Amino acid sequence: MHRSMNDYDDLPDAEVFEEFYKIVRQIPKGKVASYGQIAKMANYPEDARRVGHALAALEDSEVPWHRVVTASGKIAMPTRPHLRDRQRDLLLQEGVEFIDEYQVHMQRYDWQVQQVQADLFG
DNA sequence: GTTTTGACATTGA
DNA sequence: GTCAATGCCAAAA
Repeated sequence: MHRSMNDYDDLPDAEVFEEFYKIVRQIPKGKVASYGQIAKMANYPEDARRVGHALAALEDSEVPWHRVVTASGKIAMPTRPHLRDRQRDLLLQEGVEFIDEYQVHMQRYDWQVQQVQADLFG
């Protein structure tokens, strides 16, 4: 598959990253997904960590990286308080409630759950 | 080249 | 609920 010109063109991993981005872009505003969910949907079920790496590689992008949190609903980023706070602000701005300073209410805002409910009741 | 670190998840205690 | 061990793999050191 041919891709637009960038430094990652020759790396097969770049395609995986793109798959991740493609999925993340589909998370609706006001919803969240976990790294593991993204990995599974991209057919790399054991590769949650790579999703984190893919998002970390983003610079200025339209990819809504802030809608991705850990499986327990926590904001990750241990060593980047600035980004961590920005992610929290962006989520709050979208109406996502937090049950703790850095933990969202997953049960309520989980994208997958929303999709299932849409299938059932939508 | 190898080792360590890291925006994670799962399992078992 | 927490914690540690383990697996995964890319980037940095």
